[in-house]
Amino acid sequence: MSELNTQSPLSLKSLEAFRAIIQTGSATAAASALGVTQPAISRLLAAFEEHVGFALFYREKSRLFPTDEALALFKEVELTLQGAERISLLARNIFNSDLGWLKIVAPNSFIAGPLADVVADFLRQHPRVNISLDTHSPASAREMVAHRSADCGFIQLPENHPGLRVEPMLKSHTMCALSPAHPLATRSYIEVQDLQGENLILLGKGRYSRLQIDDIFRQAKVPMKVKLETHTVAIACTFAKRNLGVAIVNDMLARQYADSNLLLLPFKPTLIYEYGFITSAHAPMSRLSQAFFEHCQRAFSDMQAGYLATF
Amino acid sequence: MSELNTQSPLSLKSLEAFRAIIQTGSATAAASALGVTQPAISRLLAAFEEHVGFALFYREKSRLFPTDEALALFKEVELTLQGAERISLLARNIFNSDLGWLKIVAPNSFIAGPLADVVADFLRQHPRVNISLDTHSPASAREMVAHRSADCGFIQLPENHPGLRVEPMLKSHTMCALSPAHPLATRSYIEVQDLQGENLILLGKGRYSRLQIDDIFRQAKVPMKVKLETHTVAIACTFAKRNLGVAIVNDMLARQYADSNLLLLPFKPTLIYEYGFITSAHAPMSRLSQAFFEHCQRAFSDMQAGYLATF
DNA sequence: ATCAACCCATTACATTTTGTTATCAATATG
DNA sequence: CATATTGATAACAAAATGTAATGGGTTGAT
Repeated sequence: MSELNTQSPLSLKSLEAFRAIIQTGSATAAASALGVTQPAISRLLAAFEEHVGFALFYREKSRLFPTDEALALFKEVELTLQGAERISLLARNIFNSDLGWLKIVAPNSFIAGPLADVVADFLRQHPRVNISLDTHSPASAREMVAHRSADCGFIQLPENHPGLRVEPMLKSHTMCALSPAHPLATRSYIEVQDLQGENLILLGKGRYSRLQIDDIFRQAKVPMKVKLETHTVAIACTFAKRNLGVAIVNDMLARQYADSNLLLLPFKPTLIYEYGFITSAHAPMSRLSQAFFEHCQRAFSDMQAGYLATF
Repeated sequence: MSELNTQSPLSLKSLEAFRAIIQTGSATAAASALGVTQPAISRLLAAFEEHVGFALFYREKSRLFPTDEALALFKEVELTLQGAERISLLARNIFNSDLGWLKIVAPNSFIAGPLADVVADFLRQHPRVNISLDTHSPASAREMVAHRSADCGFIQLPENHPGLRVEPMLKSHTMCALSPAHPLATRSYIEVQDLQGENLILLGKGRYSRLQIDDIFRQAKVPMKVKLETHTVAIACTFAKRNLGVAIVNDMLARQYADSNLLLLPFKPTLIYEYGFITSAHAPMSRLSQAFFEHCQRAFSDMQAGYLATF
């Protein structure tokens, strides 16, 4: 009698042949179902029978009839083949970046502002992707992305952390936000000198963009009268709206607050805010991060084009 | 970038290599774990990467680091490989006949009598085998086994149904069962002539064995005085025990009822009951039926040896 | 800096698996 | 009886899978 032979290796093709024979009822039909010739099926079946160590079909009247043992194995074989098919399916989903988890860190006002629609679009295009979107201090955002606690993030440039890969993503002008009731509201733009003696609403104390503003005033020899200092664009705009002073803000972030009670006028000299897309330099971007990155590039370059056209 | 390629086939070896690399952390270690050389692993990995269409590891400092995608696939790959291992395991169990369902049909008195211990032993030796054990009329038992509604059965010989494979299994003498209070109870055996005028308890009207008994009386020109006719040995013995008459029974089946109130004495002339093991002639025996058949052969030949020694 | 010890990729080649076509024997069909 | 169908097998082509040998890169100890 045949011997139990754990040596002869199992192959997916044998399993596929076996399944096809059971399902179609004959080796010939199985062959055409799998798109191969009948002798190939015969041999794959023989190989599988050798692996399991006993006959799976009895040959009678030159037909194949499954034995009880074959039927007992069939269920298990089907499960395994379905597993293999799931691998391919999952791979395809991963390839299409339409499956997975994406952890993004970005400044709060960035999330509330320009990123909101971009992320919403991305989620609509990739329905089975989940996103976690959090705000952290720039310092911890940097670290999280660098050692991959987060997949990617947005951060104000310049950025030169050695563990980060930085892609410039978005530029925005600096604007003055003020109430229509403010004396300067009639201007078409506002220069530093105009702000002499005016109440100022500033944010981001200690950040690079704030230092640049301080510098501009210093160079223009205009003393700053900082009435209110805060950390979010929303709050700065809220007070500007109440005519408490002139807020100097990032255009992109402030746009959503502009309405009949809040004007945004260009600030001169030109001062550019720039945001970058960051990922860990220690590993290549995951396919999903890559897809999100490309989506952002498209979305922001469209946004940018519309934005610059208004100038 | 790489393209999604559904063509390149998936192989278990690639999956094994992939799993081993993830588990061991390096291609070299995976190679020794799988007992192949490192280049083989490198190529199997490359093949799997080609199948899924994207990189599964990033190569840095001449090491392999799994990407997020690889980790996402890993779970699914493991499940599939475990499925494949379950196939081999199940095959081994089937090979050892220690897994499965066995449907047996046999006469009621046969189940209660000689078969009981044999089946119990078989179940003890194959703990994961399940047995269904039923009684049917000889006619329907034949049919059930022939077209495989039952896997195997026991039937009184001779048997020549064309759809059955018959293996003689067990022989038994014919005995007279009678009360110790019966006048014939002092004999060491009983001849047909002794039974002239005696009340008889007979069974199996119309069956082959009954025809033989009728024939013996006819040839000996002894008229039969059938007091009671029934269909089970148990009932025949019950009445013999109450001294209602002499029962003519199959020794093997009646033994269990013999006690201080029931004697079993050989009947002369010698009349042999024979039982056979039947399976369908349309299909080979399943491995489990085969195992059970061989078990029965051993068990009954042992039983037979002990039995004949008492004569 | 140099050297040995690794790691992985690649090449060149052997072996095994998997495919093909061309048969054949057995069986069903008209 | 001729014919078609089924599965097994042989002979051979192609592909997958294995090997040894080698090279480039990193690491760590000297």
